[in-house]
Amino acid sequence: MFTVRRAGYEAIMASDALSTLRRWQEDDPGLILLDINLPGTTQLKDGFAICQHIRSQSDVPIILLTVRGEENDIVRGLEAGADDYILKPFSPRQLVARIQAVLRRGRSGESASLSSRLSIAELDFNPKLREVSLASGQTKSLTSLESRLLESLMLNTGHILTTDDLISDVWGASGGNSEMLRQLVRRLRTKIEDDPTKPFYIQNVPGLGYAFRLKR
Amino acid sequence: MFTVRRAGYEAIMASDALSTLRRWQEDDPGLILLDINLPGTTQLKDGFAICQHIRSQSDVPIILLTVRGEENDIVRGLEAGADDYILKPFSPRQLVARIQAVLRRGRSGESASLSSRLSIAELDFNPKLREVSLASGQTKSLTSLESRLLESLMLNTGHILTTDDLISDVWGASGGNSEMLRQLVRRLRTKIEDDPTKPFYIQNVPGLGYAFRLKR
DNA sequence: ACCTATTGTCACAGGTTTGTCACAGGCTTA
DNA sequence: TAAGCCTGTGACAAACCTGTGACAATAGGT
Repeated sequence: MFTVRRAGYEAIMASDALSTLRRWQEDDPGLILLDINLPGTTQLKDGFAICQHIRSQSDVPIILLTVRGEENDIVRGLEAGADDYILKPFSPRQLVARIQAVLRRGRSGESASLSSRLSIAELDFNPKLREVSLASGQTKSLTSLESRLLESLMLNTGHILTTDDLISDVWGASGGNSEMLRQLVRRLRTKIEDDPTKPFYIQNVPGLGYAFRLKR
Repeated sequence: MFTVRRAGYEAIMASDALSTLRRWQEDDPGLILLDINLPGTTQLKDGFAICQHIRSQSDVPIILLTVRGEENDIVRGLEAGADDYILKPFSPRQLVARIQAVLRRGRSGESASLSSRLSIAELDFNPKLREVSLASGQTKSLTSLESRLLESLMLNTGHILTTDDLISDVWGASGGNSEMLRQLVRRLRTKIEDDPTKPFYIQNVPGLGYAFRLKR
């Protein structure tokens, strides 16, 4: 709260589900920081439901706050229409940076549709520009296949995608085979992994496929 | 009750069968802790009947509380549609952990259908990830055949599966033989049994087959 | 047409998983 | 007691999966 104000933004705060919705309708904020674990919420009105509800009626940017390690939360949150999320605990600087990023993007007129940006842990991936920013700070540009693969994986962070799933995601129903996928994984790894020899993000699940993993 | 509240959940309580059903319909809770030995229940409305009734109308997660040693209860409970159960007496930490696990699973969007997760006593098996968490806390990953075997066994906890049943469950109609099954059982045991020399979970039934047993 | 980046294909190495064989001990039955 | 069956066990081989390097084919821009 202090952090946000200090960065020059106006901030209002709601502490439970109902008042969140009320203040949203009354004040029409330019951006919403939404804590998944809002107190006083029944199952019917948890953070995701609120997110979805707001999104169904407005394009206001939503940033989710979630506790570290709840990988499923993130996937659900993005599916529910959130624009970005931040893992708690977070540094004030990170929070402000994300807010600015989301606002900048919103202003630039890019549609806030799915896959406009995926920011998972240290990896910041922009499918549209086909660019990833790594933890180290450097930015790599991906080829279109690499980009599609990474998008598939990140959209399903923490879930296993079978080889066939990935093949049809990347190459479509007709083309592609497991050999090509292996090569593609390899090439993507050399770009985004710290040490491609010991891949972290793109994890192989023997006999099944691959999964995108979060840093913890 | 205190434990649950302390963990940050909202809790309501019902002390007999009828009020349980009433409160369930009125409050639509996100999770139900159901004591099998509910007082004031006639035979027609025992814990299982309640469980079954609720399950028939809702996907709300249900955790059963049962007194230690009543193995039949557990099997019946799982058959009646419960998601998990906890043996009394239980530690507060365990209770909270189970609640969170069940909620997390439910939230993750995986259909609560068959084989989404099997949590029997100390063994927590996720067929999708092919992972088991042991009592000791460590997690082992299974091969695909091991996983299929364990799934078959756990889905029929307390019941005997003949050798032929298991073979066709694991290898399908065509392939597989008893020799391969013995090897597979052996390999699975070394992974999940405390002391593979004296197997507990996977019990041999001479002349018939194998059965998955619960801890007492 | 030419150059470069991207994508597809091949062959191989290492590890893991699965199948097979041989043997030992226990239990039942004649 | 001996024979026969069933189960558990160890060792080994075959099959499979994954990662890797090199190279050919293709596409896209100039």
